[in-house]
Amino acid sequence: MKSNSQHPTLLQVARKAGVGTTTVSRVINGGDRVSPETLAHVRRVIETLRYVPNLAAQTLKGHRTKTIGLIVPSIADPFFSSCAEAVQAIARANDSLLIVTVTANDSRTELENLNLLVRHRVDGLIIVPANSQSLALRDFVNRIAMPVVAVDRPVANSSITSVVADNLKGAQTATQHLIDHGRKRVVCLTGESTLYTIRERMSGYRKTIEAAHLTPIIDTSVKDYKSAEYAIKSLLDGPNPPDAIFSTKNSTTIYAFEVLQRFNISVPETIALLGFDDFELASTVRPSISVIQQPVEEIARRAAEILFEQLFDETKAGSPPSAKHPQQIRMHTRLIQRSSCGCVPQIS
Amino acid sequence: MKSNSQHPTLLQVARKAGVGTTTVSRVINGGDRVSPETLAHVRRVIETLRYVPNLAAQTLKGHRTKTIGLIVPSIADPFFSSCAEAVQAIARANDSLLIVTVTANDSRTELENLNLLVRHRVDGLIIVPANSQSLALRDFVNRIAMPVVAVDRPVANSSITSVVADNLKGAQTATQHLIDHGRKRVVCLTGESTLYTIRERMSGYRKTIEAAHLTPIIDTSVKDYKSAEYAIKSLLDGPNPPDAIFSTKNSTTIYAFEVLQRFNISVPETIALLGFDDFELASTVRPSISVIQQPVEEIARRAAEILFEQLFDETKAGSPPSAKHPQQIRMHTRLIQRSSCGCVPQIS
DNA sequence: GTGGCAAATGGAAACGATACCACACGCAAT
DNA sequence: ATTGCGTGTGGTATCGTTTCCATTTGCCAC
Repeated sequence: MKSNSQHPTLLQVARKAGVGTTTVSRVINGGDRVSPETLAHVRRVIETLRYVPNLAAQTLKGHRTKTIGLIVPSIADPFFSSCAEAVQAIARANDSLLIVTVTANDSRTELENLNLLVRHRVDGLIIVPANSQSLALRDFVNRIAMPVVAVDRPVANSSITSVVADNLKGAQTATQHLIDHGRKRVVCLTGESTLYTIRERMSGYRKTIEAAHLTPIIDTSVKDYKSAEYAIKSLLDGPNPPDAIFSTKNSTTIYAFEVLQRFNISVPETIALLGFDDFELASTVRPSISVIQQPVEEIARRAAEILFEQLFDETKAGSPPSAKHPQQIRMHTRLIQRSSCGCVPQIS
Repeated sequence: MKSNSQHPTLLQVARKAGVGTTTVSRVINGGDRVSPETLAHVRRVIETLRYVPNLAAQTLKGHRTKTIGLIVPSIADPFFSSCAEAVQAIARANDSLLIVTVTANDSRTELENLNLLVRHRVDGLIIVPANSQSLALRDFVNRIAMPVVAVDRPVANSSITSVVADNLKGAQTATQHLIDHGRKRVVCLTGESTLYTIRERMSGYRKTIEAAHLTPIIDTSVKDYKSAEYAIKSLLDGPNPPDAIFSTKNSTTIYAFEVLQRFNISVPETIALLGFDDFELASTVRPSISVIQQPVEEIARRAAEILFEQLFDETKAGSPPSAKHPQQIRMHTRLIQRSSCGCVPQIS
């Protein structure tokens, strides 16, 4: 009638085994400094009682929670779910569990999540900032007493390490590729203009276009199929219809693709299409869609590894706590040539 | 030099505020039985010190961890990432965080995860069993002292609630639909035959085919593009080439689609294609692919809701602990008619 | 004026683990 | 024989909260 938590405690194990609590503690922590017989015996009792150490109690004695937090805009988004999977793997390899929270790119929700995770005393944090420029976020991560690594987007004016794709160079490669294959009127389609990644990509596009002495044409209104239809129609009906589309993100690429298909515009003959960020069926649709691919798993894995390194040399203090890693790590993107960009595909 | 954890403690707050620890505790727990002035004052001190209660200590005093666990085969898989997103939302609505672990459908890994989560004393557990028949899993969940709900696949011979799609009926609907539209040689393609969901779908197919006095043709060898090519080639070269394909899962559907496309077989005229489980670009490819759609989010949401209900009336014990929910909840699937199954599509 | 009650508050014992310290051996070196 | 050390062991304070139980106060009714 007094079994409070269903779980036996270390003390109960000690009593049943006829040893002290210290000994049991030693056994569950590897069994150093315990005689082989005692070790075996205690282990048997633990087995019998189905004793499972209480992490809360261990944590309270000044140890890690063996938990890291991941804050993403969405889990359902393939990009972030791939991130989550990679981070989870690294966490597990470091004997930690992963708590995932989602922000929907909302700064308020983000702050809430941050607070919750601090309350849970996660050992470290990986975050995809809802807004790279947020002052509240910057302040929070600057004063927070745990390692934080940003992914996909940096946190402006903070000292935290970030791991991102080289969006600028990726967009430059994409745009240059289109130009090199004879396109003169390359338009940049997007549905966003506030997100860090998108801005970088737009900036890369613009730089390349201008370096080639062409005119940048940017349409930021493509948010769904309808708006894509309208945007492309307007462009086609204009004085100088485009001969290539550079799309800054996945969903935009797909909308553009659908519209071109619906309008019976031959791709890549009349209009070439090149998107940023790969997706599962890009190679299956006809024509297959060329894209700039980001090394998603690698980005996430790298971020997680850095986090655990920081965690590790925080433990054995003394060493310089930071300045070990560069502040921003840019990972190379890759141009995947398929049919839609107007050159012989290398791989199907 | 003695700041151990960077975080101020409740005691420090109490001292600074000139009150007892009890009062501070009351304040952070809602502020009942505290005078308005004291309340305001303590709150101010908490703010100043940036005090954040230590969940480990709270947990130790017999409270919930405010954490639930989710065990899935993979996070990157769209089906499970949608589940995760839905579960996360419900968890958050119940003031809890979500710990996600992945099994890769491996029973050993699953057991490990289970143990880890128990160690962390999660309040409850949602699991997509790697193997519905696993005895180790059944034993574990039967003796475990926390609410567990299974998703997508049940745990055989256990008393735990499960929420799954009605795979049997879904497959029957699909098969019947093909038959109703004049198909005589419907083949069932799959790359699995051990998974609960797949077996149910195969079983639904078989039942319907037999009820129509046709011959079931099942090929379980479709694991990638190559094997799909081989399987379909064999079928086409056989004595009675099929006029319809029912595919039991996403990836199989896509492989089959690619092969048919490569072979220049007209879909749905020559061969109709109907898959189980919807995917993002199913409506974008040409021809668009008809599928049986499962209410993913709803399944996950329902499971999470049930979990929290169990958690709730576990708190206010006394009431019958179980038998409140049926053991297995089957959610309706829906046939999404697009072009590939040979009838007028209802929605694009 | 005094007993009684409610509201506001604080002291201190838990919760379950860890780790500092102490202690009891057995054995080699002095 | 005494010292010294290493090994195996246990007692107990401690981590940061909550909560049981006191205690203090003001106020009303008798």
